[in-house]
Amino acid sequence: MGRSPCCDENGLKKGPWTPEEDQKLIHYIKKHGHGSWRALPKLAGLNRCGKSCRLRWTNYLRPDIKRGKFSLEEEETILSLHAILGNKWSAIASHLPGRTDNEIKNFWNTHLKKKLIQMGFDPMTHRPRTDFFSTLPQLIALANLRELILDGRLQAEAVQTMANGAAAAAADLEAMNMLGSQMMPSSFPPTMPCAVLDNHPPPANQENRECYSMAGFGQEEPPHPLLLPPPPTEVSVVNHGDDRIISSYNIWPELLLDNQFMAEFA
DNA sequence: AACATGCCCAACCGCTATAAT
DNA sequence: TATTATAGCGGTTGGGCATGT
Repeated sequence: MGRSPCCDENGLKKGPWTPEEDQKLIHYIKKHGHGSWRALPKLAGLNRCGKSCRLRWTNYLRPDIKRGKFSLEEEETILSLHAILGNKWSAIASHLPGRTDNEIKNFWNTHLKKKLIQMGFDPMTHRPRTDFFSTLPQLIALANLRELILDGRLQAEAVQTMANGAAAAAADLEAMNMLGSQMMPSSFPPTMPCAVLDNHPPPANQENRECYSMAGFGQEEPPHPLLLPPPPTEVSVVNHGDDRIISSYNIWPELLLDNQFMAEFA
């Protein structure tokens, strides 16, 4: 295998294109077509490598490029296609007339990815982030602890001992959060963990989630993530003694309400 | 006003697939 | 079949700009 990088040649310009260079490139391609990109720069009077010319043309100068903000429809299309195709930017771009793969990739990395993360979705799988599962038993234990305390079934000393344990568990959870867990600490005011969940809708339709990542073209339309399950619910773990928040987390409410799911982790 | 920080996006880099020899 | 040339793709970078302190 041997292909020397096309830009290794000395003296070839790199970096931003000037309007004069753009004009030369446009003029040449309109008159002759691009032909061999390797040969084009010399023929067009440009001190650039062919690859640089090709990128400039396909990503910026092509007459059919659509510029400006992405519409809601385009955003939904990108999200749906990404759920199916992954980071196949050129494939996604082929479904968005006038948009380049580079533009879509940038839009994804700067907007859509963040939006999904903020909503608690894994941007690659488009599903609720699953690293939450590994810490669920601890959360359940903390919630049960709270209920026992409120029911008055625990003695004062035991409460203190267990509260210390809960604080340690919470610290572990927080450490995991720092590593990218979906359970993000927040400064939510003091709250009862289970009471928070009572205000939330029933579990989301699991089929919707399945079809979101599995659906193919021409089949059932994948739902827009914004229409998918409610965002994580903020849950605070509170020290019974002084109502001090040990830690707060954003978690998926429907998971805590799903008996079958809970049974698996109990 | 000056500096720091974060965001955006055009452009580059390095790789793979494919065509040509 | 092996080697080389080219096009195309996805990941990453860095400079300009906006915003915050």
